[in-house]
Amino acid sequence: MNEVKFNTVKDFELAHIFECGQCFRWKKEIDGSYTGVIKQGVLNVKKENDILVVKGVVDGDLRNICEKYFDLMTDYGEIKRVLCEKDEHMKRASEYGYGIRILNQDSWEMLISFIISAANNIPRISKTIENISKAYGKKVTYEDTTYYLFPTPEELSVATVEDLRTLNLGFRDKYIKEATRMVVDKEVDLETISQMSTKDARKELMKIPGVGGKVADCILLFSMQKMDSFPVDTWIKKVMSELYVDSTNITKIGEYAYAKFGIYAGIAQQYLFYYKRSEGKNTEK
DNA sequence: CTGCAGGCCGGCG
DNA sequence: CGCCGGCCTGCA
Repeated sequence: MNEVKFNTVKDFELAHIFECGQCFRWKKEIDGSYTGVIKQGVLNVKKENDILVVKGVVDGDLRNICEKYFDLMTDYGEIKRVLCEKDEHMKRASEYGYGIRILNQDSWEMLISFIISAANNIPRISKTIENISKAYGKKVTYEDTTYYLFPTPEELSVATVEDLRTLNLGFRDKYIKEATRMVVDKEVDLETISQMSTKDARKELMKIPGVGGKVADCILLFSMQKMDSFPVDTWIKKVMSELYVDSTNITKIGEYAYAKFGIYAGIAQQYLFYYKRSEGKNTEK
């Protein structure tokens, strides 16, 4: 086990980072810290004032892994300033979701996770990702608890469509199977795609079954550092048609967002998503 | 018991 | 092309 500290970490709020919809494998502990499984292992993070404390078992250098994963080298204060100047809505949303950061997650895991997200709900998405990891991923022990890494493409490729169906993937099983095959057979190379322009990368990703515009945008934003991609899901559709565009056409909304928020459209999306979702949670209960 | 959840796909007009 | 029903499954 390892531990590292990052001093004077600004614009970093655990709850907002893990609950703004970008990740599925982080859980809050009773002491207020969060534990999650990432590509290289298991992490536990907590904030003590402005010090970020990370413990974990990982394959690689913990400090380097954290810097990249939590996007610690990016100045979110500056991004927020730019977005705040756009208008009052963005000002409010970014103040509400202060401390949100876009995690640099693994593109393969994001591909499968967001294929699963289609017409699904968050508890079930998390559960099926957990099922897949348990069935095909490597075991990691941290603090006497067993965790399972998300399987590699090769590890997952041994699963048949029938196997996948038993993991509660529903109709998405065949998409997962084919997507996995394409990656293993190198018909798609996620690393190469990540080097392309946002537009070209999006087009390439959409060649994978189960990947439409929204899923592609999530992969681009959450694992390929394409901060200008703007995933339009049902929540964003609601906010955008309420606040900005007189249309529910997904393509139009996306185009409008990029025109308005530019290279940080993706961050704007996270603020709006988190803002709108919490509003829903407050009024429903 | 319908309806629907962080969409995508395929068929039809 | 744009539109719309169907799709696994579980929960309100």
